[in-house]
This record gives sequence, C-alpha cells and structure tokens, in this order.
Amino acid sequence: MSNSDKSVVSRLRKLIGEGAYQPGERLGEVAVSEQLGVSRTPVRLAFRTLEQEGLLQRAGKRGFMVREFTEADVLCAVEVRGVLEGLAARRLAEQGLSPALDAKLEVWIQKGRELLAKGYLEERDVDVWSELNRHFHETIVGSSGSPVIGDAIARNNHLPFAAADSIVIDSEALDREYRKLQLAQVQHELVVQALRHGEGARAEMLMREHAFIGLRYGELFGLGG
Amino acid sequence: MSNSDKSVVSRLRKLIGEGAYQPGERLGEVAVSEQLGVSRTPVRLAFRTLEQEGLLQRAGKRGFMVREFTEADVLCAVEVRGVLEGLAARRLAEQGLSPALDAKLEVWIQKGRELLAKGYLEERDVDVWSELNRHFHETIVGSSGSPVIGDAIARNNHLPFAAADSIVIDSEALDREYRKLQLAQVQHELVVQALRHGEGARAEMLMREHAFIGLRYGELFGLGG
DNA sequence: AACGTTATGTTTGGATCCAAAGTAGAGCTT
DNA sequence: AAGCTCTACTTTGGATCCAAACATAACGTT
Repeated sequence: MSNSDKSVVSRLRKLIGEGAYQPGERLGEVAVSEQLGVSRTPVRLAFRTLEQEGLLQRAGKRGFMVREFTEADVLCAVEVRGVLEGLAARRLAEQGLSPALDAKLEVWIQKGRELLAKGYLEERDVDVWSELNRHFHETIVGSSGSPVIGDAIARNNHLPFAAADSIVIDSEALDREYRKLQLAQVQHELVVQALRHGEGARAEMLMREHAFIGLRYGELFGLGG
Repeated sequence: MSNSDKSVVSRLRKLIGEGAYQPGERLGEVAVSEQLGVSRTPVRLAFRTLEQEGLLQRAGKRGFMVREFTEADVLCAVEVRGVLEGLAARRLAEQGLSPALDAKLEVWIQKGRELLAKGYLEERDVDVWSELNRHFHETIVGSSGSPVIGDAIARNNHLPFAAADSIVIDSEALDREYRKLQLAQVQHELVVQALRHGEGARAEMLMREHAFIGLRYGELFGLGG
C-alpha cells in the first residue's frame, strides 16, 4: 500500500470517526475524491478496506454509506474485545508464562506504578498511560501463539469506540480519571498475577471485566456513562 | 459491488481455499488478472478486500502474498469463533428468549431430530445438516441485539477452516459422521435449553465447547484429528 | 388524472495509460 | 575477484476514459 493509498484510508477513517459525515450518509466516490484531492481510484480502494473494517456499509446497489452505531453496538464491541482479550489471556495462562514474557509484562506494570505513584494525574500523563496500556494489551494478545486473535481484535478496534486506548476521554476531570486508572492498574496487576499462577479462567475473567473500564466505570465515580 | 467484482473476490477466495496458490506465494496483479480474464482494476479491489479478510498479507512493499496458516492458527480461529458465539448466546440468555425466537430455534432443532431419526446418514443428508446448522448458528448470532458480534464472526469465518459449516469433511465414513452429528444435535438442544432458562454462563460454555466439534471430536471416534 | 414507458443524467465498475518506486542484473572500479 | 553503481525491467499506484446500471423526470397513453 503506497503512502497516498494508506493516507486515504486513514484520512477517511479519521473523518468518519470525527463525525464529518452523518451516519447513514451516502458517500459518492467523486465527492470524496475531490474533497481529498485525489482521483477516484485510491478512493475506490479505500472504500473496500473501510467496508471490511465495518465503518462503511453498502447502500443498496449504489455505493457506500457511513455506518451508524447504536448504544448497543458500542457495548457489544467492548464485550467482543473483552472476550477476545480474555481468550488470549487464558491461552497464555494455560501455555505458561515464559521468563522473558514475564519480564516484559513487569515492565509495563512497573511503568504504571510509577505513573500513578505521585498520587495525581497531569495532562501529559494521559498519553503515557495510553502508550503503556497499549503495550500491555498488545503483549498479551501478541503472545497467545497465533496472530488470529490479534487480527480479530484489530478488526474490532477499527470501530473507534472499541479500542482499548479509548479509555481516557475527559482530560478536564483528571482527578476522576486518576481513580479510573488506579483501578485499571490493579486489574493489570491481577491479570499478570493470574497469568503467573497459570490460572486460566481467572485471567480470562479479569481481562473481560477490564474491558468494561472505559464504559461503565464512570458511574462509580459519579459520571454519566 | 458489481457481479464481476464480487465474483473476483469469491473466485479468489475459493482458489486460495483450495490451495491453488502456495502459502507464502506472491500474487502479482497482472498474473491474477490474466488468469481470471479481467483487467487489473477489479483484482486490485479484490486484493484489498482479501487483505482485510486475512487471506492475503502484504509482501513487504511489493504487493500481496497468500497468508499461510499453522496448526495453531486453525485452533485459534476455532476458539475465536467459540468465544464469540458463546458471547452471543450468553447475551441472548441474559436478555431473555422471545416466543418468536424460541419458535424459530425450535424449527432447526426439530429438523435436526428428523434428519437423525432414521439412525444413519446418507450422502445428501450432509448438505441438509450443513444448512440447518448454519441457520441455527445464524439465528443465535443474529439475535444478540447488535450486528457487531455477527460481523466479527463473519470476518473470522473468512478463514476457510474456521466456519461452523466446515464440520463434515469425510463423506466416505458416514457412520462416524453420524455419531458426530448426533453429538452436535445434543449440543444444539442443550444450548436452546439453557437459553430458555436464562442460563447465560451455561449457554456460553456449551456454545464454546460446541465450536470444537469439527476439530477435536474426531479422536473420540477413532479418527486422526 | 394516473400509470406506464422512455429518455436523460448521475454514478459506479472495468480497462487502459502513465508515472513512480523497486528489483535485479550487468558492467565498471578498486 | 569482490563490491559498488548505474541502468534496464518489472510491478504497483494514480488518473482518465468508456460502458453499463440505476435513478429520476418528463412525456405520452389510456
């Protein structure tokens, strides 16, 4: 995939994620190509990719439309990530944690501890957490013995609200986010503990529950969602 | 997607599934287009779709190659389908089975009973089972309240060995397959039973186990795999 | 006046052309 | 002889052209 081609896909992905197009809106190839300043060809290619990612949908026989997502879809996507990451964790626990992998996980656990040690959250900490969180999840998923689980998760994560690093949204209320991250850190540590003891079922369930943190834990701290 | 476009994707999917190309083999756009008797354009479009489906992989900076799957990948893909269908079943049990849905499931259960009632399997029964099995699974997955789970399963099923209807392979040994389908039928009935009683965890685990039937149950009947 | 048919315009799909990037091979230099 | 460089060829990506399908609107007929 050339630079431009990739950039058309990701630019469109970004535009859709930002809500630049109305859900259900039909996307014409010419309109989009003019908007992005390229010819129809890369747009046609991008549409096929985005269709597979689930962001676009066939609009009858005539082109594509922006897919709309309901509340239920969001919940489902998070649950899907939960069960898939849970599966990865269980397999990892069952096959046993190699010393190298153990050390690798410990790194991200340790970074999390350090980040939260000072007792509060700064603006720039958000990115640091997002990064270490991504690494933690990728390490577990990537070590499950086959790329198949990771691929399934990656495809699910194309739904913008489903990805694991969409936890922190509200950088205005850093004190509430701090408590959320504290809980996430505990969950990370418990997962590693379970993995070390070969507790497959426990690792799976912890990982599943962990998926909900970006979704329902707000209620715990007096938030809306 | 036009007829030809769709047909290029599915024709390629079929060719790859049949092993017409070696795993790891690079696919040139011109070579494939000549082989299929179309121009490069539909092939380029199809490659993007097949890449997202996981059948093709980027080969460095130069085009695509046929993805190769290991034993572990096959196992993983089956497990992925298991946890996803398990998730769908659990959600269904938790939200309660509507009378209409109950009746719909009963239809496929009944058809399964009828098929197996005569005590043995004929050649043509295989397709009948495949059909009712597909309907049964689709009904459960499609009723989980959001298309997200179904999409994830559909994407996973693009790996030819992962789909639920790849159960019956050996139409030479119909007596052994009969016993397998008998077991599958029991599992279907147990799933419906659990759904009716709102037993989410049980429905989930039954569905998960059911996924393995095409994979590991052969050993029970003195087969290889 | 309503329905059906036709004609025009819009949009997508397929083919081809051109440019750019990459690879391999040959020739030259050290 | 080995390594580097330059060149020629292969292959992909982007743009454009043409045809086919679909939708819409207008016109004619009943």
